[in-house]
Amino acid sequence: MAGDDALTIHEAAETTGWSPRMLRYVERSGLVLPERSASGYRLYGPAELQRLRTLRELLERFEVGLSDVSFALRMRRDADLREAVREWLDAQPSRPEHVDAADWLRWEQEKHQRLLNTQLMETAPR
Amino acid sequence: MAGDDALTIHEAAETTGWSPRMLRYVERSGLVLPERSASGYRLYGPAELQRLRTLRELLERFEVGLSDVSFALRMRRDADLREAVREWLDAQPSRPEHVDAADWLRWEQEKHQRLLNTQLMETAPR
DNA sequence: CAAACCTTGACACAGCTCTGGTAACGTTGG
DNA sequence: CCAACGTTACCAGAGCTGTGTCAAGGTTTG
Repeated sequence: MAGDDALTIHEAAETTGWSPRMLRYVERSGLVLPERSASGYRLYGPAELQRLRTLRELLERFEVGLSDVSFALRMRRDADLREAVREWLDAQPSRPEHVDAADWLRWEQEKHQRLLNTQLMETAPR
Repeated sequence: MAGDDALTIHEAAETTGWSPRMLRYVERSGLVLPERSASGYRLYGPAELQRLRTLRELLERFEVGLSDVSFALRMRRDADLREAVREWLDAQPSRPEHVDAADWLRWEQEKHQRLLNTQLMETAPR
């Protein structure tokens, strides 16, 4: 299959920055589902590779998790859910500016900071 | 404050089905932010109470978590994030029906089943 | 003022998320 | 045939989610 442009899981891992383990996890999350060969091997085509790369960028840029994107996908597919969530959010009662994002934003930022800290400690333990 | 229609956290808890602890947690999640009295007491008005009740219904009906709704709220407020997620999902390459929701849906259902099981065991341990 | 609230902060704990392994077993290619 | 690679299933472990409880200290109200 030297001429084919579908990569196996290890090859796809190298060119996308995911680990093989994570490619399987991403698949189970429903976000990138590669074709399968007759014998069950995952086959990543150009489209899947691109999606995997942009997915990485999305997660890193906004500090969101796979589960968040999975939920967005679920909302995309489930009209009832999408509508219910939209209605609840639309009913932002009275002062949406009361939120001010003060406390909440600070909390979010601290969470991300904690994340960054642990990541830095892992990559530069000294 | 007998004539006022704002409830304290324990009163709000009783009429909404949340625990006081969870009301604070819901607040920190950014989903329902009650006013505060001069001395810092949380004051739940009719609007907040209604939002808390409908939030419960939303979570139970669709088996979603507070974090999911929080993410939806974050997308609602952050246009960049919303757009990035939308673009990634829009790029559903080729076969969106390939997904079929077969494996993925089964996985989701098993997750919910596990949740239900543990909940049942807790409420009816025998 | 004292009982009964409220507030924040911390400890605890089960279950889920995200990752990395390892094991047991099938597939591919030289 | 056999080394290299793929597959699923399971163990592991750190960190986050969702809850409960408790402590130390302010507030409200009879």
